[in-house]
Amino acid sequence: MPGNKQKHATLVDVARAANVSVATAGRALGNYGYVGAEAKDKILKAAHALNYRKNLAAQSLISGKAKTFGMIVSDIGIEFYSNIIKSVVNYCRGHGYCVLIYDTHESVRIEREALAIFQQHRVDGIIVSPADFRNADHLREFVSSGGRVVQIDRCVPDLESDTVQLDNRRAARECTRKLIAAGHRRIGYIGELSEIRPASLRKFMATSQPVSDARQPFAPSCQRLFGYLDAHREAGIEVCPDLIGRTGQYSDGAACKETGKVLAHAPTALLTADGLMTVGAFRAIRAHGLRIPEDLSFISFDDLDWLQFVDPPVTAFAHPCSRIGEEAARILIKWANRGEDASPLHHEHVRLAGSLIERESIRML
Amino acid sequence: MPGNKQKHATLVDVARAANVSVATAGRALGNYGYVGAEAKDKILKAAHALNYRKNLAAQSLISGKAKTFGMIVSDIGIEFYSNIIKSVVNYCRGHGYCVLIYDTHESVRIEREALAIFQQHRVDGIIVSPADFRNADHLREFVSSGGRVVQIDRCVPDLESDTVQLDNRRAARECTRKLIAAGHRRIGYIGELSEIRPASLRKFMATSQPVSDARQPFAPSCQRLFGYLDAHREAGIEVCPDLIGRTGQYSDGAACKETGKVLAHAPTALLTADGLMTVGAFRAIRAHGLRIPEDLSFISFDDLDWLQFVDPPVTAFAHPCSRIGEEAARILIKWANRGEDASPLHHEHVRLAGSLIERESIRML
DNA sequence: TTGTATGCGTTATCAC
DNA sequence: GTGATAACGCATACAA
Repeated sequence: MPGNKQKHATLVDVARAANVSVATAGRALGNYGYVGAEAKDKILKAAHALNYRKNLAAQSLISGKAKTFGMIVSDIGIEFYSNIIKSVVNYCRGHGYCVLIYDTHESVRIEREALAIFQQHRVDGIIVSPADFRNADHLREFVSSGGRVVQIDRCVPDLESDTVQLDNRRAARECTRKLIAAGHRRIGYIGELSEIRPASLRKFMATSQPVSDARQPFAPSCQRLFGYLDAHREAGIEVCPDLIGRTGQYSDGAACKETGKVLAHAPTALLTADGLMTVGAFRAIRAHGLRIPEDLSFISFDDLDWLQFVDPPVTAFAHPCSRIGEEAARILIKWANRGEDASPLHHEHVRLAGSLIERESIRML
Repeated sequence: MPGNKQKHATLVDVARAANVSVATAGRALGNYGYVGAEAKDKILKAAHALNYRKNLAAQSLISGKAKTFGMIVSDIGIEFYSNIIKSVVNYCRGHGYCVLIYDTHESVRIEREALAIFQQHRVDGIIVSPADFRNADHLREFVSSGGRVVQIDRCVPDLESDTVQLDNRRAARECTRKLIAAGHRRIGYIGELSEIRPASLRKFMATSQPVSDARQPFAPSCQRLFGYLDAHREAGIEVCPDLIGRTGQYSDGAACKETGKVLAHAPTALLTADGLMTVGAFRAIRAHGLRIPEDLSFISFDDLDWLQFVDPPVTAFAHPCSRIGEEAARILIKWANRGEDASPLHHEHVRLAGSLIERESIRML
């Protein structure tokens, strides 16, 4: 009778079968230390016959390395994140690493729990797109206890971590320029912008400086608003505050409602801050019976799959999702494989360029 | 100087700080055995102060349980899979389990590698959508070494595992009935169908029995073809073999090409076998300048996000993605938490119903 | 109720 | 080159 729990051959079993000591078997199978040729051969054969698999838990206990990274995003089902996850997973696989994944639905509580689990697993680093900028003590604690964090897309500004993200300001500027070049002067913008209180929006617009290469201490939707403002400023166009839609929360429903308000102020073009905003805005445009591009030109910030299928296909700014994932994974792997030479722990801040995919949703005025 | 590697407090540290033995500290923090109230209090305080996190590797070494499942899909970026992953991850989190994820891009070699890694991690079970029906010895080996496998969507028929999938035959029958009820007699079908050699398609069509509740030993695209044939048979309509498009490989490019061929035989309606086929078919329809539903009615098997955004919105059959993920996770967790009473290892075969989302892509003839 | 001792499967440190 | 043996951090049987 085979017993209830799985049996796995151990080094001891292999060593016995090959007539050597555990130490020798370990050296042969772990590729360290000296092993004689014929001994190694015997051991490999025995291991294969017994279907031996090294127990990573035991290895982790000794080495302190789990050969595993943790990853936290707000919604695995969102195209943007699932694409990044895919590239992270594949890059890590190629380098012998696993990835544990959690989905927070924007809940800081769940993010905290996920982090605790990761610490129990002794992961070698984490990739995270934080749920809340103002509530990241758990991330700080993780860092201060020696963990390495790579933030993607969203970045808590005062966290000692690496960051990988699109150059949001430049990208939004490029989109806005495109619309301005087509003759548009009343360009709407729909974004979460929860950091900016509605009352201070005008002040905020005035505050935005033409150039700022410093690390941007803002959410992506705000950074992109900067780019939107930049393009207007350089073209000498004054921005009408009514055209800036602030949803306040990150949902397509809110985006739909806010877009409705903006449409009441007669924009000739619309730029969204990301894919979720695009979904909401699209619903509002439909509901208002507006045609693209005859009645309204449109650029989606985030190239959702379906934008190429609607009629006419919609111009969009494509995130470099694969690059984001690969860069994040690369940083962690480099760190995890560092030697004993204590290099001074330098954090990377990768800014990537995306690309504007021109389709047919912009009308020349 | 803080040293190069992360330091984590251990039970020994906590015990010392709380002035108790390791055993007592372990009992308090592991919630097992007897612990005095004030001792427990001291220990909890000390653990908190030291930011103690139990080392799951050590626990796994003893218990043989990793509190982790493995999951293998062919493409994380596909909406269908990312939705399932999301529900698996969330369900598992609620029950104290982690999920390791791999993406095979349909490569059996990678699937094999992933499985080996999972064995090294001593995962408590795996969820897999196999890359190849005819090449699953690695899965069999996993099972015979005591591992538990839940197959989703695609199922290797002779593998001792649980299965969770849509009732494909019934679902496709429902879609086809809908088209027939609308008056359509020439309904095209686009699927991978790689199991069926083109030469034997006619024979295959004749072979299909009206009723077969047995576990279907075929790929989803074939099972769905059965449903398509069922609906025709019960309506007394003869199927024209030219209307059945077999892509032979799983790619949207192949689907586009094959759809082109089918369109040449003047179907009035089209049913796809899944989301990837839908994408390819849609491109072909565009390329042929056909309008939906005026020139061609359309049902997508798989309710992709964008189908509600195109004009007109497309009728689609929605997979119960969340349910699939939850059922799969439920089965594994139930098994992982089983007691010592060796229940006789019964495999579940869950068949779920999806739902036809009616939109505006079907024209009444 | 608490403490002591032993083992899980590896790797590392020594002698041989 | 190879083989004992002691860790790693936790859980468990058993003694106190």
